[in-house]
Amino acid sequence: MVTVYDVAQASGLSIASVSRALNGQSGVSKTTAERIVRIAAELGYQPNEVARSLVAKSTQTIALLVPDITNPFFPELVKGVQSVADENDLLLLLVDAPADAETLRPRLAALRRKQVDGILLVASELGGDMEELFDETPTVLLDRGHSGRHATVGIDQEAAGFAATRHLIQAGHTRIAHIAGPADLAVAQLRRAGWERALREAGLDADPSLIEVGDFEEEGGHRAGARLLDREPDVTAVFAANDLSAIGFLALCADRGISVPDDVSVVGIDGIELARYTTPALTTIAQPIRELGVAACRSLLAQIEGPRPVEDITLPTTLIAGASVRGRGGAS
Amino acid sequence: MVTVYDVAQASGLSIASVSRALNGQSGVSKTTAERIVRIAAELGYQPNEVARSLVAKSTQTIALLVPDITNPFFPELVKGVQSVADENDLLLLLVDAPADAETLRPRLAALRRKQVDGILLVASELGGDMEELFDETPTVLLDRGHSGRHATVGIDQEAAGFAATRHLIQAGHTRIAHIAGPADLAVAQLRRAGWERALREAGLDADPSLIEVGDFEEEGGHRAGARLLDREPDVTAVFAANDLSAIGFLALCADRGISVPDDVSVVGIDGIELARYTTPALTTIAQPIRELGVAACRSLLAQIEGPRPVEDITLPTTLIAGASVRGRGGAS
DNA sequence: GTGAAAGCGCTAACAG
DNA sequence: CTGTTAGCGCTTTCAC
Repeated sequence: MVTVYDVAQASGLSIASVSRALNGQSGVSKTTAERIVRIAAELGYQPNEVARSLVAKSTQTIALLVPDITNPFFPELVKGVQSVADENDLLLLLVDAPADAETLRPRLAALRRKQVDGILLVASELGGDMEELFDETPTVLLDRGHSGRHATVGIDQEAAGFAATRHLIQAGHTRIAHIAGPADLAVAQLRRAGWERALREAGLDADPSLIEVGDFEEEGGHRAGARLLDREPDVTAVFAANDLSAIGFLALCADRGISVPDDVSVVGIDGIELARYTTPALTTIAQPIRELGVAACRSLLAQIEGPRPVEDITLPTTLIAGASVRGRGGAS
Repeated sequence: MVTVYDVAQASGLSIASVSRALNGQSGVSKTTAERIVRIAAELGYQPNEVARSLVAKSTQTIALLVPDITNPFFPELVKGVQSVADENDLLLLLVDAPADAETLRPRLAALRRKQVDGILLVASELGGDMEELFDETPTVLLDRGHSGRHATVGIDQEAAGFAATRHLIQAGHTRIAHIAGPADLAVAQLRRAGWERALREAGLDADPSLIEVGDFEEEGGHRAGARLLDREPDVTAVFAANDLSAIGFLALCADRGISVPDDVSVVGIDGIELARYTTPALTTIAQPIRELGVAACRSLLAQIEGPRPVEDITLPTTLIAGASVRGRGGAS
């Protein structure tokens, strides 16, 4: 490995001058600086970032923890994060792991030891004692979670659930079922709460028997849908807690020869790219996914630069009208 | 930050003993070792991996470069890689960037400076001069690419294209179109070559006018499909270069009221999870995606441990019969 | 069994 | 403008 010493020797100068020249700092004559740079290039010198990090106390690396990179929502989020990481010459450490405390703890500890400059975390809960694990590291909670101690970026989950359900109500539906997300996830609870509120405000009954719990994935949506239709065959609309669940439900309908939207209308949440290519195209409450990633990364960078008051950023959602919702006599 | 010095001071021992005790090395009496460990825990000591890396000349970090994390194929691949990275306490640096030389060069240089222990690269071509950028770093080419100088993990792309087309032929189709991937990608060329060979061997004409070029994404599949059907309305089957393209094509068919598989049959390649939830479920030549990631990571680890002869691993594909192919009088 | 000291490759005072 | 010298936090000879 070529080091500053090699460059120094080859140029007959000291390592101090070499370092200065290579970092474009003042304190070297323009001519020698150029000579050093040239020689360094000839030697194929590449600075060792590890050594640099040790003295700079900054690794130019941030970490992103997601619960399931396989859910298309997260790759989009990654794109957003990457784009600003790239702009700032940061490298991105990706950790794909379930968001429970037991799994998270060792991962966060590893990142801390690794001296990452910041952490973007998609996780609902941080057991109290876990906070200390990355208390010294700037952190922003992305998409889920809330804590009061860390910055936060996301949408209003309850409002999203409300909007989805509201859309169905305005289309004239009155028996609106809900395929929920895992009961232990705050996001799932909030979206469900939005569903309940929308029904209540419309004077409809938020009958718990209209709920089946999925897993935020296709399979769960498919299964929950099956249980639901078996039990409540008269529902005319389904609000799925996320697009993947909705896609699973669409597949179920196709399996059973149930027409969407003629027999049953469907709305999801997320607005993943794929929702535009389902049959029929999925109507969904779209999150500004990349923007969330961008905002989160920017917020993190701000925190890294210097202490900032904890900020909570909430981005707006958009209703994307696909073809999975049909009016029933009523409005719309 | 708590360092070995703090622990040494608190325990009244030298940093050498502390280091030994903390790393479970011999050379410390069991009692003092235990005491040191206890004190370190009390102090909340966490070793600084950066410093450790500097002396160890190993960062316990590998990088994975993918061309588009948004293509569901890659998140699955990531899962595979992560699983073995996790087992070996390695951290994963994810770089999502187009695979062209200009974009890759600076990224590879950054990883080199960062002293990553190894690189998993999904990219077809490495301009000759680029090799040197990571010549010192163990590398395996994943999914695409071939080089002779680096280990390789993937499937037989040509055979996959052949198998997909063959399946259509055996179902009795004779006008089999192809929605190709970007012409500059080796994978795309190989899959297309497989299509040609299958047609030739069956005595059919591999008419170039049966080809439309997509982009390996839904949108490209949708558009290419539109151009194709406008020009060659009599095709009864389409082999899409990957599942995403196939999904785009399915959406197009739905748009135009063309029934799949009644009017046209469709086969893709990849076997992403989502292919099971399209309407109809997609018939596809499935890659063992996670296994590819696992194999690649293992191969990389072997290389990191010590120089290995360049190995090329080819994993088998499987035909997953969805409901997107229908026989036409002929066999099947 | 334990400690002193060197050094990983680099940056940053501090002197000339 | 240039060089010498300390470290950054850790591991690892080499003495004792």
